Amino acid sequence: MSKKIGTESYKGVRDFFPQEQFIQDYIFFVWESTLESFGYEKYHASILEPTELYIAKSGEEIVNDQTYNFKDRGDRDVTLRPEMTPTVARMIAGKRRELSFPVRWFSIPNLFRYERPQRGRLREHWQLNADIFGIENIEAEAEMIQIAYKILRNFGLNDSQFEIRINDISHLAQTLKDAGLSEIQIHQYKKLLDKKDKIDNFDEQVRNLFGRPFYPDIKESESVEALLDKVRNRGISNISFSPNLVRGFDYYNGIVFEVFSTDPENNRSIFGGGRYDNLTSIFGEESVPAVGFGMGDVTTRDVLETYGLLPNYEFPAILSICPLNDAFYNYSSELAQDLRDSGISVIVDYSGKKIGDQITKAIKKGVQFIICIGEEEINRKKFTIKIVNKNKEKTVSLNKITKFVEKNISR
RNA sequence: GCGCUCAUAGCUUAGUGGUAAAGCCCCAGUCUGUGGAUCUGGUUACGAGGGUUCAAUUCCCUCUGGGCGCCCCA
Repeated sequence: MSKKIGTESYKGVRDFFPQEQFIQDYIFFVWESTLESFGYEKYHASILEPTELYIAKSGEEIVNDQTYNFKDRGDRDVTLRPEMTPTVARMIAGKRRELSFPVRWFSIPNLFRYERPQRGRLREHWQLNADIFGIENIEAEAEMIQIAYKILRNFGLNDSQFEIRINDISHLAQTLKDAGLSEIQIHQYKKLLDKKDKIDNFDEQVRNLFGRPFYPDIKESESVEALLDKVRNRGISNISFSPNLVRGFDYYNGIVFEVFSTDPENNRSIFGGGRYDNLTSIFGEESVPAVGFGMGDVTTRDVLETYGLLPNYEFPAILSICPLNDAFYNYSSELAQDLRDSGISVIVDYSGKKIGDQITKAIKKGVQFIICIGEEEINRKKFTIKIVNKNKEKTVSLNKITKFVEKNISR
C-alpha cells in the first residue's frame, strides 16, 4: 500500500537524458578545450562547504534565504556551494606558499541556489569558472576577456550576436564618494544602476532616494580606457564601457565585465566576472590578486538554442549487427568484438525480432551501417553492409568491413 | 517570499454541464533475409480535495505541481 514515487526530478534540477547529456558534453568540451588552449589547469572540489565560507563575503541574507544549508550529525553548518569563487579562493589561500604564481585554474562545478526556477535560472546549474591569481596589472583582465570572446567564437557565435561590457567598480565608488554620498547611499545607488535598463523611472527613483536630482558624471577610468585599447588592438571590437554595470557581489574591487547576447530573448548575462584582490584575506592570509569569471550552462544552452548552434545528436554506435535468429548470436557477438577491436563502435540486436523490425529499430537509433547475419553470410564469408543515409548496399569480405566503414562514415 | 498563467493518454494537442478525440510513441499481429515501410488490432488520460448542480473533466474555492515574471543574482 505504498504511495507511488514520482518520476519527476526534484524541483529546479535536471535529469540529463542521453540527448541532453550529449549537448552538455559538447558545452563542456568547448569550455575545456578553450581553457586548456590558454594553459589553464583543471581542478575540482566538493559540493559541500562549511556555511561560514559564504557568510564572510556573501552576506547573511543570501546565505539564509537562497542557499541549501543544513546541520550535519556533528552539529556543523553545511552549505551546498552556491558559487565556486570562495572555494577556489580557499584552495589558493591554503596552498599559497607552495604555488608559483601566476596560477591559472578552471573548473566546471555544479552549483545550487534555493529560489524559484525561471528561464535561465534553475536551482542547480553547472558553471565554468576560470581564475587567474597573482597578476596585479590589467593583462589579467585582458586575458579573461580574450578567453570569453574565444569561447563564444568557438561555440559559433559571430561578433554581432554578443557584446562585452566592462566597468570599473572602484572608480565608480570613488566617483560617488567624491559626489558626497555615504557608504549606504553608494550601495543603494549601485543597486538602482544595476537595473537602470529594466526600469523606466530611474531618475524618479534616484530623486526619491536622495531627495534631490543626482547626476554623477561617471567617466571611463584610466584602467577601463587602457583595457579597451588593449583588447581592441587584439581584435575584439564588440566591447564597450558600461557605466551602469554593477556586479552583485561585494568582493569585486576593480574591473568587472559581463557578456550579453544581443538577442532580446536572452536577457541574462551569459558570462560575468571581475577582479577580486582581497577575497583570500578572509582566510587570514596575505591577499593574492585575482581575476575570474563564471559562465553558466543554462544560459549558454539558451543562447546556443536561439542562434541555432546546438549540435545534432549522434548515437554512439555507428554499426548494428542484426542476427536473423538466435542461432547466430554467438557468431554476431564475435564479429562485433572483432570490429570493436579494429576501432568501430558496434551494437548487436538480441531482441529476437524479425529482421525488418531490427533494421527499422537500428535506423531509428541512428546507426550509420547495418550488417545482417545468417546462414548465407557465414557460409560465404561475405557480408552485405547497408549504408543507411545513402540507402545503398555493398557486399564485402570479412577483412574489408572496417576499411569500408571508415571510408563511408559521415560525421 | 510576491504576482500572472497553466494542468486532458508516455509526448503534443482537441473537446464538452450528461465521464472524452486525434497525431506521434509504445505493444501485438501482418509482411515470413535488408520494409527509415504498409495494413490490422491493442494498452493508457480529464493533478488532488471540497463546493454549486439531478449531473462537474467543464463553473467556483483550496491545495499540489509546472511555466513566466518580480525580489535576488553566484
